[in-house]
Amino acid sequence: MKEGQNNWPAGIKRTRQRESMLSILNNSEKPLSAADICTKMERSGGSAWLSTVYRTLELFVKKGVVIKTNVMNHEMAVYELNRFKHKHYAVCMNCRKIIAIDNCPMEKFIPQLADEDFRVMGHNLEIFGFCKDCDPP
Amino acid sequence: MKEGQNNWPAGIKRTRQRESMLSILNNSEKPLSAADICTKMERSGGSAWLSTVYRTLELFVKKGVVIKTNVMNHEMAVYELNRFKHKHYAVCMNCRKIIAIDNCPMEKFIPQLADEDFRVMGHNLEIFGFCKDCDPP
DNA sequence: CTTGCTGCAAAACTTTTGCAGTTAG
DNA sequence: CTAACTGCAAAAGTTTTGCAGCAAG
Repeated sequence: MKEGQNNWPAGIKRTRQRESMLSILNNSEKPLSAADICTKMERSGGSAWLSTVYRTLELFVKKGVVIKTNVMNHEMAVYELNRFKHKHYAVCMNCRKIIAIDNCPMEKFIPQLADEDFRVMGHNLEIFGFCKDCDPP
Repeated sequence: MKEGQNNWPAGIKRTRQRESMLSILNNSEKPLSAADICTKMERSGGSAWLSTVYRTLELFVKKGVVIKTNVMNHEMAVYELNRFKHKHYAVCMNCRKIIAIDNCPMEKFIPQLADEDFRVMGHNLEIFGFCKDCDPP
């Protein structure tokens, strides 16, 4: 899919920087920090200032285009495209590798919670432990 | 339970500040930030410096006495006593109220993941949405 | 045109680090 | 006594804010 041409999200002004940001997020398998995005933008020619990236990410989040998360003990927030399909991550406590988990154990649980005076808009699940390469013997 | 008298965790030197911190964490229903803890300490007489609180929390986490988490879109890390029973939280996107969830939908799921080259040490689930008071009409 | 975005600088926050003096065991 | 902890100051790192100029619709 060629971002930057079609499928532009509604209510968001289209600029060079924003096209670049969405394209980077779209091509990434894992969530990226604002700084990551900035670096990748520089590499692909059209750069942007960190403050712009933060401001734009905030806008994307507000519009529901992007999801903001905090990965375990990592001090920076990370952002990923809202693909409207479930993705959760297992994080290695040693090397910080991020492993995507495809099926989500929450599907059955959510409706149950919805009965109880809380309107569920989303959820965020994080599993931490050790990956194959870091598992101590 | 009277913290600060018995049940002191092993391998941790006992000081006035640390007793106060553990007592505050023990009496709190919800996770607290380092700053929260500092404020509560001042109110209860014996104060401590923020840096000390951070250093001590780090120690507690390393010893498994305390769990560190990041709550959705809240920029500060929060800490809670490791009570060895599952607690997850629903966070109101509007008023940031934190609601505890008692049963955990992950119990059945974890063993399945453990087969796949990842040693699970823990997990962290967060549900976000709107609480009863903030649910728009 | 006119509104809103961007670059840039600088502030605001949270968290970490270094060091000297104090305290617990 | 000795190692470890605390207060304090200051640095480090991430995120936010203000403002003037620029770009998109």
